[in-house]
Amino acid sequence: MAERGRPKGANGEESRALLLEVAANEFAQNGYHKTKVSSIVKRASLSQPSFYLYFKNKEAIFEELEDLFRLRMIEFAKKSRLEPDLQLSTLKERIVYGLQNLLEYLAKNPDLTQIGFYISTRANEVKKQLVEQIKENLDFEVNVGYFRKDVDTQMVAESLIGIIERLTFSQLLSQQKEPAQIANNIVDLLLEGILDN
Amino acid sequence: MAERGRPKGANGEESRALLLEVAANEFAQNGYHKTKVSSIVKRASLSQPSFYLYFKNKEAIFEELEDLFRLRMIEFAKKSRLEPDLQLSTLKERIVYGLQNLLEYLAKNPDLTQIGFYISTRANEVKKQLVEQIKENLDFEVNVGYFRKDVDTQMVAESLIGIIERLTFSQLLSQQKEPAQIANNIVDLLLEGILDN
Amino acid sequence: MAERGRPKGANGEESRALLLEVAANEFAQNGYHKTKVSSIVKRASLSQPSFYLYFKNKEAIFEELEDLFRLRMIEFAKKSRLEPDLQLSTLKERIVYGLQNLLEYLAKNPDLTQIGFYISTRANEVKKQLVEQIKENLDFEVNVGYFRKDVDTQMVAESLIGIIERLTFSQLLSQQKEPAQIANNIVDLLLEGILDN
Amino acid sequence: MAERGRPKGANGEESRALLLEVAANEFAQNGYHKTKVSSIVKRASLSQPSFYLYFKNKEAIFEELEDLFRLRMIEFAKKSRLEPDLQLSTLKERIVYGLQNLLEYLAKNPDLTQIGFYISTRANEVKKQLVEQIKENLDFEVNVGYFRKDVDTQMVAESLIGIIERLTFSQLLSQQKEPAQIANNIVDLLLEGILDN
DNA sequence: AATGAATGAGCCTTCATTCAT
DNA sequence: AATGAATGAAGGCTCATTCAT
Repeated sequence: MAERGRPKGANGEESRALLLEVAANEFAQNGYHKTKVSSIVKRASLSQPSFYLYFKNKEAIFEELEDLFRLRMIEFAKKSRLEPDLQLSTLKERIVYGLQNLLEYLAKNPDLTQIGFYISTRANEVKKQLVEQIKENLDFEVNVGYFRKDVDTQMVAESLIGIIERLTFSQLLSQQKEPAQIANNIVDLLLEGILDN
Repeated sequence: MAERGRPKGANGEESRALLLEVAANEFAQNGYHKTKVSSIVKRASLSQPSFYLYFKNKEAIFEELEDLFRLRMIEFAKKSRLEPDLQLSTLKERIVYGLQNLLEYLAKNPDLTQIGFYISTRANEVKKQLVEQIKENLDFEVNVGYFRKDVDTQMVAESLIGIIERLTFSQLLSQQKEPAQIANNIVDLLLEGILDN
Repeated sequence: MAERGRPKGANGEESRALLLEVAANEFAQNGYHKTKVSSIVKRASLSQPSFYLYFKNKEAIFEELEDLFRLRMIEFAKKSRLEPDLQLSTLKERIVYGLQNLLEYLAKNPDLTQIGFYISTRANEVKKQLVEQIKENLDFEVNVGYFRKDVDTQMVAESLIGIIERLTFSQLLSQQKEPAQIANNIVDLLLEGILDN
Repeated sequence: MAERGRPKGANGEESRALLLEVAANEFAQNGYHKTKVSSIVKRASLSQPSFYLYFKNKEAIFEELEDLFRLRMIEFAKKSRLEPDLQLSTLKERIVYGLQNLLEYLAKNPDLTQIGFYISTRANEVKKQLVEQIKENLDFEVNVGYFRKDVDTQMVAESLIGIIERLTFSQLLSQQKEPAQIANNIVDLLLEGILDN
């Protein structure tokens, strides 16, 4: 006998994954409080008790999504540190590359991004960790001589995160601009400023 | 935050103002959903029905706070447009001045700021309006010759708001830095960038 | 000094009468529970405490209206008893006359009628009293020889009240027919029936 | 009225039916506004949320009861139309039969009757629909020759409903008289009137 | 692996009524 | 005669979570 007739989702992992996916979308769209367990399971064609088979409670599934996002973000931040032996002529290009990668991930995972950046109460933890990592990178990079010695790397790191956060919302998730364009814009601005000289 | 022992039945306007003040603090601290009307009135030494004497419902008082903040922000943005006849040597100084004013308001009204920037579901409306106003300013200012002709004013405006939003949270409200310092940092960064040239 | 400048309603009786009138209309339109003291006083341009200057509570003003109506109804019922020395040829005319009078009162006092007939929980008391009075009348009239000896006067009285109640609502208050017509119709029906003989 | 010790979690349909039954009784006894959801569920040995498992809200369960009654009433009215080939000698008997059926239903369902006739704000809709149906019947029956050509069928229909409504309350539900007697009384009165001729 | 049925806990809101002036 | 301000009391409804199968 093959597996036909098996109730859909009889594979627990599938049900779990489905719940995660649906929940991410609901949280992203409606926020934590307005998202009801009952709506999640309805969209996943499951019953409410099933939800508790896979997650301890509503908070737990939300945290799982938060963590998923946070871990990825840290990875990206780490990978974006500039190698010490770059030719100055490719510096901008290299920075753009790292940033673009990040933005492409965000664009491909809009629900997770919404949650991790805007909805999670602990969104600030994520951002704080990102800032720290980027500050470390910058300290290193300043030392290597890529940037001015007198920049306040903490403030620059904070600013970069602020910019990413804002543009992700207004340009990326709303599909106004492509990751590449946005990355270029950001890098241009932060490298050169807007003064006419 | 300010529950003096007011005589009951004294003055409607005072009760209303008190509720607004307490509510702002509660919303800022706990968010919209976790804030209970019952806690607000308790802290204001009033009964629950009294709340509904002054506000249609929980949503209404929250919106009033949102609006208060939004209107102020727009004012600041409008006032920050640079006059066309500035001496270039005072340009930075003048920009810092406007920004510092705004930051000082935010620092003095932390609850409202939390609400308007981070808690309100319509925080993005505020930011969008701010961006629009600043973009207009920038377009004007570029035209006058203060900044490079090739800057994407929309992106710069968005970036500025992102930076303000981020630094307000991480430096200003947490009292790590003074408005003046933050304003200087931001302006330095955006005017000159971080490249060493 | 004449009375100009005196606050309107400074005459207590006027305020009281106004409240009664407005209340009657509100009760008639919305029923007892949906009628709020606050709406009554608002329409009377008075404050809520003023209401309690004139009436013990919401129930009391309602009962006053109920009583007003009930007393009038009983009067009409009493006056409708037929004199013992009528000429048979004027019998119908005389009955119509009494009924028409009653209906004219109802038509002129639609709010009170609504309350007393349909809204009051004690509407049945009124009807019961009316039935009793009419039964007495009928017993007397049967005895005098105006009607068949074998009629169940209780049932006829009940029926008459039922008919009046129904036609008052569907024909009289909705202004479909005049009191005179309705009275004639009722009397025709009850005197002769609908059989073709 | 029927709180057997049902096993919890047994059967949704039973719970629903029980709620409907209990609610009917509560509404009949105390009216719509004084009936509390909390009392209904208490009598049904259920919790308050369970109520909302089966009914959208308090209004919905009331409307369901109203509809139940209205539909039945219309059925009875339709079934009471007289066949066109009756022998005149059995006419009265046949009319009584239809009316008695209706009254028996009312007597067996006193709660529903209270609600549909006296408590529902839309009681008048029911009565209006009944009147319409009966008027249709009468028009047809007059045409067949059962009744006088000059009767105002609208008024007779209204009167009949008024009588039924009144006697249902004062004689039937209070168990003063049997359906059969009441039906006979009504028919006698409407067919022949009370004049002595 | 899954669910029909049920509930504990809690919050918002409304209204009649009163206090103090 | 009148009212601005305030409240006690109560009821409807929602939601996350669990029991029993």
